[in-house]
Amino acid sequence: MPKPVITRFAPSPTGYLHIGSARTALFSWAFARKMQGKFLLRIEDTDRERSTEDAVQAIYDGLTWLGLTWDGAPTLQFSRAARHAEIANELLKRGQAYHCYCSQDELAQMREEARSKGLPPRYNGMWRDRDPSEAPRGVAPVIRIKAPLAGEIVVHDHVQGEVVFKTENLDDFIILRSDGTPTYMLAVVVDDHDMGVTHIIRGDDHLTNAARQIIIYNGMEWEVPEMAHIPLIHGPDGAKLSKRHGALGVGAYRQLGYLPEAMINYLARLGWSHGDDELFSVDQMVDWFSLDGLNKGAARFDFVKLENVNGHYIREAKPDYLYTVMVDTAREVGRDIDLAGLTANKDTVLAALPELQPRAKTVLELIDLARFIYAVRPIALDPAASEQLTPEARSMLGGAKAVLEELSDWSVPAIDAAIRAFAESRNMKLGKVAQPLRAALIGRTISPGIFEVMVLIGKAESLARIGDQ
RNA sequence: GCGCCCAUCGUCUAGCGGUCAGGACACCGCCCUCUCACGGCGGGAACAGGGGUUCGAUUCCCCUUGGGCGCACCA
Repeated sequence: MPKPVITRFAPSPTGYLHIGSARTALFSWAFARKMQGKFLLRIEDTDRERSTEDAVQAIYDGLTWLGLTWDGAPTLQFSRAARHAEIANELLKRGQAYHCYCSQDELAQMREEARSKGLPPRYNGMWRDRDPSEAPRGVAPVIRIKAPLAGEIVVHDHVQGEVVFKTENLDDFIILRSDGTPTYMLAVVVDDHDMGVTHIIRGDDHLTNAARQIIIYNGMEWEVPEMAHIPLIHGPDGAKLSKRHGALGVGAYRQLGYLPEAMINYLARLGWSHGDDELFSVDQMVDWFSLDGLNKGAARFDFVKLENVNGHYIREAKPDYLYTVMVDTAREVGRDIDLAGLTANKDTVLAALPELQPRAKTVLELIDLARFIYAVRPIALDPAASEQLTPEARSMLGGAKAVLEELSDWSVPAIDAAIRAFAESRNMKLGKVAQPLRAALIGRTISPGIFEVMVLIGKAESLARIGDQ
């Protein structure tokens, strides 16, 4: 019986939940679910300066929104500092680590020296074999790991294959600071070990760290977990994904009107594949998931494709589900969205949704498309949009007004017929009429099949108000 | 600078020695149609370069080039 799989996601709460991190979490989560194992969450808050409560909350919120639920209570790394120090001392006892009394100046000098010789800026091991009695008085030492001087460290990676590091390129890095707090390198290893993590799935920016961490595992004679270092996401220009590109927090995508199921699908497809399958549910992905499907090369983030995928899920969605998302989004985004109008006209919006869905790529667009339903009448004609109207369209608006004023029967079919007759009298296609009518209604020039929608929702009277402008 | 990783259409990718190099997004036509979408059909578009290995390389190896990551008492 193979031991159950345990994966983890270990973000540091120093900002929002980065979209690249979310993807890493997704893969870790999917693997655990596929293997019917556990997916643990560890908040790496040992950097007290930069860690914030808000950032921790953003991580919880982001993962929850995406549906990446973790098992058990999250581990807060900082709370385990004593345990980390304990292991550092154990390493000391085992002769796998040692005290180093170098000052910052000495270290800077060391790096400078190495640089001038064209060597990598590494610690030279000056305290590695010195007798503790030589220690300067009053200097609080750090603890450094005793990295092997010869041989190589091999990282057996499920994505990158066998990655070999010569130990001469690895120096005696610090595992416990002079104030007794652990460094990242130590904390990660101790926590992963204590949490029983069997598979470490993380960004490949940690690949070289993996070699260093293996030194610690070896020092403690702990079993090294399986590893999979996945490539990072790049921006459209191939450079590292930055804020300028789309490195927004997960929450920002929600506010932009993307559906979580679309995000999951798109993110999954970025660096992982299952043949030619493009659109699939989360459950389907979990069922198909395997580390073999992970790519080695970095992928570029493409908003256009994300929009396409999102559009697909909007079209597929049930109206009542979409409506709640619209309200939630409107509430969160605030600003110029008429939340009151949206909620007061729930039934009407719900009825119009099937007509609107195929025309929207995001929930925000959906909200905008539904605006004419609850916009306050008479609607003021947007001067800018009015400017854009062709003289022909202006004249037609006037004509439409005349037609509607003569109307005595205000039933939907009657209005529809009147408009059709009007279009015919001008020898124009109905669509050509609909376009400027809608422009007048909501101040825009995009037409979402205004007649169908208006007939559908019975907002016949709104047509009559066109002339009021 | 040193070390490590990566490299198929513009983008995401399939491919795991022999394929007309496939799909998706985007783009361009045509169709559907009262507009805009949706949908359908069709089109252009790629193996970074150079050496090997092999009967045969997109596929395996090496070099070059180009990207990325790491080299802190940050994580």
